[in-house]
Amino acid sequence: MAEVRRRRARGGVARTREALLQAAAEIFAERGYDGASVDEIAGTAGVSVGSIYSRFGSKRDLFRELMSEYMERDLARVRDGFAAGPEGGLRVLDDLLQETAASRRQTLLDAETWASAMRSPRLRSMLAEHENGVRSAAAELVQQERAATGHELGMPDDEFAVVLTALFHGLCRQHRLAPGSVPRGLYARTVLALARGLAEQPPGADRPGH
Amino acid sequence: MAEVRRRRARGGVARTREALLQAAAEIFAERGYDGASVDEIAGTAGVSVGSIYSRFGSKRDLFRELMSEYMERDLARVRDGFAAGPEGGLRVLDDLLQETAASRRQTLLDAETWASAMRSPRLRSMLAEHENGVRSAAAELVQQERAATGHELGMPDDEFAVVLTALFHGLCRQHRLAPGSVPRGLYARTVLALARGLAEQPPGADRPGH
DNA sequence: GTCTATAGCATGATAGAC
DNA sequence: GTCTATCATGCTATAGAC
Repeated sequence: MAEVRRRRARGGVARTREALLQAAAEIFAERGYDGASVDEIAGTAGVSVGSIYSRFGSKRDLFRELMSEYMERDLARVRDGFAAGPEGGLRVLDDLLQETAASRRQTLLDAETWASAMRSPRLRSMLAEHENGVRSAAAELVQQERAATGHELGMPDDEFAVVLTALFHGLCRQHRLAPGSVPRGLYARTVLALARGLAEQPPGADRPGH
Repeated sequence: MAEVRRRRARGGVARTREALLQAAAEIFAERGYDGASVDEIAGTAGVSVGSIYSRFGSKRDLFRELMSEYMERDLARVRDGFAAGPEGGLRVLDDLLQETAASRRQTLLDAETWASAMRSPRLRSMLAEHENGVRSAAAELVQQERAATGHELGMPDDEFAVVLTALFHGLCRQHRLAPGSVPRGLYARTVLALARGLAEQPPGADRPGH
């Protein structure tokens, strides 16, 4: 190996960095962090192994940089989506779910990020902060919606946001395992039904009458 | 290494197998499949590397066997829980969530299983069959509940079952990342509210009236 | 069936030319 | 900054004694 040069980006000054990050995304996703070799990453990017060490310092630092950029893009997208208001935000989330769940690379990187975060304090705090940002955006949206309609939710905003993100990740996982089992729109339908069910009943009561 | 002998099970005839499986669960969880070495697994079990190959054939076969036993136990537990009826089943699921989410080893193995399944057709079909069994049990429970109360759900049973398992796995992930964000009972509360919200509204209509 | 010892190979990282 | 060549290490798997 080390002679692969599959997709060398010509003429770029700092194009090496871009090519390495893209190759890293592909190889880390497909093989996992430990299964991925710097040799294959460099080969896929069309550069030499040495580039990784001169640009990023180490394999782990390359992975961290990849995760960092990925989280930044993800959070920006969620925020932009939510800026469209409650209705728009929900549709954007459903689209994001379909797109994320449909992408093998994205879902595998998601899982790898979580697993790596569980084993490294630094990655863990990075991921925790990112998910905190996503939940904050969701909670803020819920709060706006409640102020606009006057409906109480019957659940704290942050708990509702936790459920939103948990359902998102869970459906991604499920969709990857058995694509047919998660039809488009299921996420939005579920969230709307959940909001109705929460509004209908005060938190303390347990199924009276029915 | 290879001289560790931390927890050699004395006197057992086929106790080697048990010790190896337990050690494998610990090491595979903590380091991931590729990060785990047969040497450390054998050392933790208190046996030699050769034992792994005489008992299981290869590292991958050891992992498969571990996953197989784990899935079997998991499915049995879910079925037993659901046998207690709808109310009991929901509480059992909430307990199972708290226990699973609280176990670092269990959640890491869950993630490792999913990731490995994404990369190996054989493991993938094993996991898909397992989750299919869990969803079937859940769908059957929903069907019984509907027959008993006469309430329509407003969503196909299998889709509802998908949401149930997705929420379960998503909350596990979330709980591991930020334990305080998933209080006990959140799962049960969410599922009950979701069922209410689904029952209230026919599938086709979108937020009429109020 | 379980041990010790080792083969055979792939890996992450570095050195030094350019 | 990027290359090629190489080092040192760690790995899975096997051989052969018991």
